[in-house]
Amino acid sequence: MDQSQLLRQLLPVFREQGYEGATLNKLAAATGLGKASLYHHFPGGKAEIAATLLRHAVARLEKLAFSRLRKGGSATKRLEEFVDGFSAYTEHGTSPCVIAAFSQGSAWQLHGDNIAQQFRVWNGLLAATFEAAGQKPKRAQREASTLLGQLYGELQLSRLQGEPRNFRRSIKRIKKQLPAA
Amino acid sequence: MDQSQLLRQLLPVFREQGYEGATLNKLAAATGLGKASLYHHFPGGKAEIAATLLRHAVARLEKLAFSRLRKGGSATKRLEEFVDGFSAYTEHGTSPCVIAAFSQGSAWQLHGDNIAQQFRVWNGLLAATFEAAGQKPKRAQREASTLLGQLYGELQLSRLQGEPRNFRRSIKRIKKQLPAA
DNA sequence: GTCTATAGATCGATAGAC
DNA sequence: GTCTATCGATCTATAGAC
Repeated sequence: MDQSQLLRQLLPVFREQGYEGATLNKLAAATGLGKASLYHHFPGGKAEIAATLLRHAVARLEKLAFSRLRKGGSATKRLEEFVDGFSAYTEHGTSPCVIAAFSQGSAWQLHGDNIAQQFRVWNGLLAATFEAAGQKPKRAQREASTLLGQLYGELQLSRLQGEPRNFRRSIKRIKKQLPAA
Repeated sequence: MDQSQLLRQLLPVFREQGYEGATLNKLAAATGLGKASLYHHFPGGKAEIAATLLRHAVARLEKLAFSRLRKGGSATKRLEEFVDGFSAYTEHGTSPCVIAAFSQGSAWQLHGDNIAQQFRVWNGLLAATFEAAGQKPKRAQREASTLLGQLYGELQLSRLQGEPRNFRRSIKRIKKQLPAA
């Protein structure tokens, strides 16, 4: 069994159940393996699986969304691609963010500081892009965290309301409100 | 021990640990009682405690925030008071919403449908208020879910970034963007 | 109403055969 | 590399004394 395929099967369990809810029985069932076999691939057990998935999720969100802000093209174009990338990362609002799912319990105690630092870096990158789009530093800061908040808000709301269809519409609206090119 | 004081001590455990992370040991420790004593106050055990807290949280969010939309005054004024009420509900961004904390694992399986229905009702009430502020139905719907999304987004982001100071500023900004009176 | 003690199930993790 | 079997800890919940 290939490790990246294994991780793909393990991820949804943590995403939907949270860290404490993702028991080894559920994780093993999701992979089709026995519990003991998971320890061959992840000797550190559940904690190592979670840490690996968190690392991969950060890398994936970086690659699909935030890395676009560092590419060429106009700042507006980069911001649009960032928003589209975030939408892709969440499967267009149908799939919760496992990083956010780790904001509770022992996962947050273990990884909260790292996650917070990562988000501050990302927010800074986003603010720099708003500056490149012509906004003054203070306003760029505000718009950056507003945009990030909107994205996570729509993601959470689409789950709380049980209506993921709204997410795609919100993405369109959010892109329209970006600074003009 | 008074039940409402008991609930006040139990709530933060579920808010920060989630449903699965809130063990009876932690719940008992938060109240100063022994585990067995909790079963005197809540014969249904952990599930009953959680269901009671969820009911109370919905009632509290209704009272502090959404009920303001049904009061007198201009639609803009009502929307402003709604936003302030939501801010108060979250202790100005420092305290996660337990309803949202139940969007994982067995709590979501048990209460997800009820929560989703409640949010759709609330969203409808919010949209009606935007209509009263002069917006056409489709736009009012959009603005309603945008506003709710912004509030939950800023709440989540203030936790993910570890910077609850931003929340108060965001509330100010959100209020400024409401339809003019 | 609160406690100690404990039952019975499930947890994360390990041993060892194949 | 995957399995069965099992360990010790922890979980939710209950029994029964005070």
